[in-house]
Amino acid sequence: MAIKKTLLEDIAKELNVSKTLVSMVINGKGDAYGISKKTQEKVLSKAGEMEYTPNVFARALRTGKSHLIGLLVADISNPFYSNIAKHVEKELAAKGYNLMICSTDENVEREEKLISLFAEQHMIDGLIIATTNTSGEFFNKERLRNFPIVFIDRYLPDIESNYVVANNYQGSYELTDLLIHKGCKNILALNITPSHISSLTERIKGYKDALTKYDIPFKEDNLMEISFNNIQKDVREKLLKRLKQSPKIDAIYTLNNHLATACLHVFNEIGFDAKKEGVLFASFDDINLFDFVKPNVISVSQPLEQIGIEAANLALQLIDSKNSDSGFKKVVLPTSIISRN
Amino acid sequence: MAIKKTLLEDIAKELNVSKTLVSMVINGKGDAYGISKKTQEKVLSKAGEMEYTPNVFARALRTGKSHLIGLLVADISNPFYSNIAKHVEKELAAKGYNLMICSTDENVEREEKLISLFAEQHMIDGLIIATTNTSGEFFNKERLRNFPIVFIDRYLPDIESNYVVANNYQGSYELTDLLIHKGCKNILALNITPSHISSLTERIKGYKDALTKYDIPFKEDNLMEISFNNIQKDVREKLLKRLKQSPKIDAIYTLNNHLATACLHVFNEIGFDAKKEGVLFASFDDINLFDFVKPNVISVSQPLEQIGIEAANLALQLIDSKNSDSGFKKVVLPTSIISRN
DNA sequence: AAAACAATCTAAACTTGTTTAGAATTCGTT
DNA sequence: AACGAATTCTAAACAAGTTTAGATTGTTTT
Repeated sequence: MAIKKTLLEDIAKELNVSKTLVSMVINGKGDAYGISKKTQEKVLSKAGEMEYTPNVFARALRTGKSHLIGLLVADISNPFYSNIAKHVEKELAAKGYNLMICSTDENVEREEKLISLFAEQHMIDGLIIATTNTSGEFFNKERLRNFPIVFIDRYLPDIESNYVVANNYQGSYELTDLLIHKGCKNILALNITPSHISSLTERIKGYKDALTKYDIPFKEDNLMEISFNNIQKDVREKLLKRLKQSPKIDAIYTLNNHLATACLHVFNEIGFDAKKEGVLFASFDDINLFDFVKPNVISVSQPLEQIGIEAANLALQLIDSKNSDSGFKKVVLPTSIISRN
Repeated sequence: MAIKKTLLEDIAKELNVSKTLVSMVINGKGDAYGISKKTQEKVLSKAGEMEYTPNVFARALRTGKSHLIGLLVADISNPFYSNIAKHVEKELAAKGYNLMICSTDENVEREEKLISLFAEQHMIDGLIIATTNTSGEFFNKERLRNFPIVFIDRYLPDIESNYVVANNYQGSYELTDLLIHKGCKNILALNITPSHISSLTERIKGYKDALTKYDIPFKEDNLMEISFNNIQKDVREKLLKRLKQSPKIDAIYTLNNHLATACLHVFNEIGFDAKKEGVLFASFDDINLFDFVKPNVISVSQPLEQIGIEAANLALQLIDSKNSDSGFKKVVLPTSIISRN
């Protein structure tokens, strides 16, 4: 049988004081409530001796604060998210908060269910989320309006919100610009469809604007829409077909890391040697192993650590300032190009 | 101001019944407690109408169950762990449990602190952990003895425990065997130090035993210990030196994926072309991008999905069987060799 | 010596749900 | 009509903390 946990009352009885007093001292409010130094010491030492640790549920029930922050991402196994998660957690730990990470599996229903559980129940004090949702409708619900939410990676254009994102437009613009400078005139961009996600639409905009800058007309043919549910197969089919068509493409630019790995698989499978064919390969999102993969990858690297840190702090800030509603905070961080050659 | 949450009492008042009744119905115990069908319907429809969702803390406080499982790993950004995490979560979600993922940053103190918070406080109902600890002492504490804990990836040899791990010995043995079959006689193994971790010691054992099988004497020189705190730099220094020494090595075998990427970096940096030099490159742990990296990687792939699923179910099983202590469950899963060529 | 005041502490209320023990009502049976 | 049994429901206790309002005790002031 498990040993009985030490309770506030147990300490109180041992010392012949009230549990009120013990609670106050343990929460560091001894001075504020005028508990004598001597008593405070007694309580603290006895608490240590008895290995007291407060019941988080009782505390959360009474105070309405759990000191838990939720992080909701589409897929925790995606290194983009898992790296952000790591840094969010580190930052929060330093501030006495714990992180609860959940994957939604790109499933809107599951996302909404988790938000209901976490946020509406106040299981967490704040939420950091890379949403899979198409619209802000769900987040506009009465119950969520005043809940501290920080969007990362993607935001919903139809609602006002706090967010921390990379400058997707700028990154994509610069990458396209670089490709053009390297002589590319026929850059095939691969996008996910449906692509209502802000980060992707902005990357496309950056791509198009860079083309325009150099008077290169945008061709519908050069924006390949890949079905989200079937990335691997769809890339394989469409890319194979496109590679045979003329005019020949001189660069392939995938709009996220999933598409990049899917392309690499296809290259591998059909023995496509990008270098020999004179095709540059580029991708938004960097993965450290890109350093060693066979076709050189020119990539846009997002500041994962900074995104994590900023998101964590913004969430804490929102929690603290609950009432003093001083408008929405929008953080847009610069990306950097990694041009391997 | 946030809208007031609907409470059990609110529903009870609306319907002129007791909150006891409402609670019973909402928990699906209406029949068991003999609440009439008609009343049950009324309650459920009113609860839906008022968007009632129970307060998780009040419930957990009373019942002692949080329906939360904790997952503690050294580094969530390591694809090995993040992939397991994904599958654990998926499996648990199907059973009505939520997962709380935390990284310990390979820090024993932080690990112990988190376990205290999560397990001793009963913040979670069960724990799945890839421990960083060196000994089982901490887990032998009175308070933890009866807590449902499932070790993954690594277990502590000095205590009895439930665990789900890959067959590290077998995987390493087979990989070494394969290298020998491919003609290697001088296989340099790179290990992490300090390496008290069960998975690593077993991999070394597999490596040595395979050598023995073919009467290849094990040379201390061929087991390179890399400092955990400084992997990149240490690999660089030691590998550079070793590559110059004779007898020349004909294979490099890294004992985990961190070491593999560190080696790849060094190869890249110094322009070491493994193929040309006639050196095979192998690693325990597979990363999907290994398919495209320049020196072919022969790897041991662990069944991540299976580890996740088994660990989740074992944890749930332990929670359910609390008292019927039917000994410790040990699950060892087979690995597979991925021989790229 | 009584009143005023500060210093130190405590009883009880409160958070929201679950569970126990038992109440009220209806029903069937002799 | 009275009794026991079944059906349906409720009051109160309980989980373990935090917070409010107020009680003691001792000290200073007039």
